[in-house]
Amino acid sequence: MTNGNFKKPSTRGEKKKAILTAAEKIFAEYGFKGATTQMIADLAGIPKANLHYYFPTKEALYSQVVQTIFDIWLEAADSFDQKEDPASALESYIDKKMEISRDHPNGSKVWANEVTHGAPIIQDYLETTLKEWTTSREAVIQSWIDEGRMDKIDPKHLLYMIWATTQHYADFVHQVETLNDGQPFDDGQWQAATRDVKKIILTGVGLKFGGDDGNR
Amino acid sequence: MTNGNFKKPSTRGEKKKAILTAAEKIFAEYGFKGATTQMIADLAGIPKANLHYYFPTKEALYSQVVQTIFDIWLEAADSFDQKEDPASALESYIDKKMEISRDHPNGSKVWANEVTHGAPIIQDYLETTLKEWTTSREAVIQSWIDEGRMDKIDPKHLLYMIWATTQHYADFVHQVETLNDGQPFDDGQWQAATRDVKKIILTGVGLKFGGDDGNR
DNA sequence: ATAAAACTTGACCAAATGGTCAGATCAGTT
DNA sequence: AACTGATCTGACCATTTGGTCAAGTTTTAT
Repeated sequence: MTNGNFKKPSTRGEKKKAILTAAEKIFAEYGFKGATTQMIADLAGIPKANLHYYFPTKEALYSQVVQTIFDIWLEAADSFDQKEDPASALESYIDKKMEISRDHPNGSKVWANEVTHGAPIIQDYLETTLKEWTTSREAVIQSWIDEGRMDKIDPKHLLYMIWATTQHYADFVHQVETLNDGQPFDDGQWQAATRDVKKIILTGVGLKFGGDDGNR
Repeated sequence: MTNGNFKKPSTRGEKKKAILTAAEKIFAEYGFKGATTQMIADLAGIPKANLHYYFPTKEALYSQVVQTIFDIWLEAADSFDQKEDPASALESYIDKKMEISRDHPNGSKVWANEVTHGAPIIQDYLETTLKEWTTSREAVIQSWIDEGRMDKIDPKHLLYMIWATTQHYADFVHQVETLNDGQPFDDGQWQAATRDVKKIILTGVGLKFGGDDGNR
């Protein structure tokens, strides 16, 4: 069977994905410089030379990892737009971001690392995609404020607070777990965290907060 | 003049401090592995061999830097305790933490980096000093809640939100500046950020928020 | 079947980097 | 001036590491 023009999903594609997954974890744990291609190859279960067959340089691999994170981030951003009223929009955005912190902590860490080190790889994205998304969403929030639907604050600080707080549970998971007697959050604790974050932020900008979460 | 038993402040002490300042900046920008003792020495204006005369290993130097940050962090924690009522305590704590983000962004970044990489150096502090401080402050907040002085939330999530949000302005300064047309915050913007952060958090937990800031 | 293309890998290399060291220089003491 | 201990530094070394390469092996196309 020639498999026609289709890529055989079980070889090239899957192998690259396996390498990317390993890379995400190692980069998250050790940072760009701290990570070695040898560690990544070991975790992926292949020789280092083979890794370099698929990703010519460490930078190329890292770049791919960061790209993936950014896509997830943008996907979460969508959930902001699907609701009409301020409370629902913020709630579902926070829900989604907390979910990402739980399901993709490594990605979040890589992103944080990249940005704190001056975003050498993704500066373009910051200046274009991220900047545009942020500006337009600030406008939306501002219009809600102008319509008297929520309290007057600078929208950008609201967004930063949402980003910072939700990502804290991924980026600082080690600290959070240490303060939780070394245990990772269980379902109930994640639910409680999400609820409290939403409660404080929604109430904080003068929106009504229903109480329990509607997801999961 | 023999200078008696006093250390000559212009030599050893000051030199070490100069090295530490340089180290803080380099470690913040490049992470532990990414930083080289050569870079630090260059920034401090001394030969690498001289740096190793004062700090035998890179780890020892890094360890000192992290220690310094932690002291600053604890100092901020004090400002929480000097107020009686919830609103004042939280306000002055947030004020202080925003001040630190502005004045010691490098320190904050080093701390963030250390924690996201699993706190290999300061794990002890997390488990002892930080854990104790956090637990006791959670109790204080809980008592305020029990007395009906603020809304019912899990105190730990309030603390995490304060940490995450205030430190965001240091750790993610690059992103914040990029979204601010590449400009660093000016005095007014820092004031506005501080006000909005306090407004959202205080209001968010059911406390009264006066409005303008009382410091600076 | 056979040729071509894609993939795999052990061995290797050049550059970077943490740390050493012997000798030079400086400051304080007598 | 002579001595002593602290400080300074250029040259050097061992290790780590990103990346290469030639020699295979496997898969695909004809």
